[in-house]
Amino acid sequence: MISQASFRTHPSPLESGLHLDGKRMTPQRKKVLSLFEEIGSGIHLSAEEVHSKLTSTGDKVSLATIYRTLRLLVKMTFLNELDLSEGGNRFELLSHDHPDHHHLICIRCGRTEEFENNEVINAGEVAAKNFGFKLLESSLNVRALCPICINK
Amino acid sequence: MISQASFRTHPSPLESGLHLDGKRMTPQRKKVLSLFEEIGSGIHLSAEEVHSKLTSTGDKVSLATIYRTLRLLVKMTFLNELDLSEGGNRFELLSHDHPDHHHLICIRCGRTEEFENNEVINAGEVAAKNFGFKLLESSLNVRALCPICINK
DNA sequence: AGCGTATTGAGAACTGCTTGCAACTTGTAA
DNA sequence: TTACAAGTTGCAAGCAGTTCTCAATACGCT
Ligand SMILES: [Mn+2]
Ligand SMILES: [Mn+2]
Ligand SMILES: [Zn+2]
Ligand SMILES: [Zn+2]
Repeated sequence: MISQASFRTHPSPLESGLHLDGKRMTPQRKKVLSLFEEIGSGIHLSAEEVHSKLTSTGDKVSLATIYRTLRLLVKMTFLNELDLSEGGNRFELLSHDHPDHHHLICIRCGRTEEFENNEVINAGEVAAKNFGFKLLESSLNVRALCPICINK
Repeated sequence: MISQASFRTHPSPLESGLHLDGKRMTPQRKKVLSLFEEIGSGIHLSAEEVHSKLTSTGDKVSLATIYRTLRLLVKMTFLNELDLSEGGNRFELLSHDHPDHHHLICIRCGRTEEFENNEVINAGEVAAKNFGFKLLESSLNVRALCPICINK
């Protein structure tokens, strides 16, 4: 006879992170993070987009919960929040081999490309140090027109 | 006898720029630009702040007109618009000896410092070129805590 | 299984900003 | 000067994105 109790699955990083803090694992939280994990890094989704991707597969999650969950996942450092200043803010999986990248945005069609640059990271550190500030985060946004949008 | 018609004052850059384009000079437009000119460069005001500074001196300007005027002055390159991503957007006088600077923002109290860095400008140009984009503008925002806000 | 507390959904509320429209200015041409 | 077409303003309504309120529900510890 097989014991049911013997199947105690390993808690995910999400679940253990939540429990450390008196917070709870919920299907909604799992679905939001899974969406980002399945879609991979380098994709920048708005709250609305997360919502419609989840509800289009039959799941029911309210938009308010999406916003709450995104905020939580950012605080837990699973996600990164971007202010690309066209429409609402966007969220991406925080990948640890790709941590401090910057964004090139086509202001016409929204196409977004990523790039890394150590001089930029350094410039932020130097500026903070010179003024005695404690650096939290620095981001370079390059607003531009993509090849397709240039001649239109 | 002194002729009244002989006093034709030189049109300001604002006035001539407007007239080139079939637009008109109005007291509201003059007041908004004058406010920025009097206050000097390096100051970053929100639309609400512009509005309350103007109305506090007895002038009557509607907030809608402030927004419309700020947009116009940005298009005419008298002002620069900043998205420092705390609260609303901010505006500053576009000074020609200080054109491409970046911002260090205390996310607690809003204190904002400016700095220049050519590597950053260059990074934006290189990124745009590499992807075949036409660069419009690039801005580095450094989010941090100022000395006063660090230990609180 | 039971219970205290965290979380959710639904909608109201809020913030920053834009727009429609009628009344009012402005620049220009007689 | 005056007349007038076209640009501008103020007000209020509208809008997009996000947060909040609160009753109902789900989680997870014992
Ligand atoms: Mn990215
Ligand atoms: Mn500045
Ligand atoms: Zn494009
Ligand atoms: Zn501060």
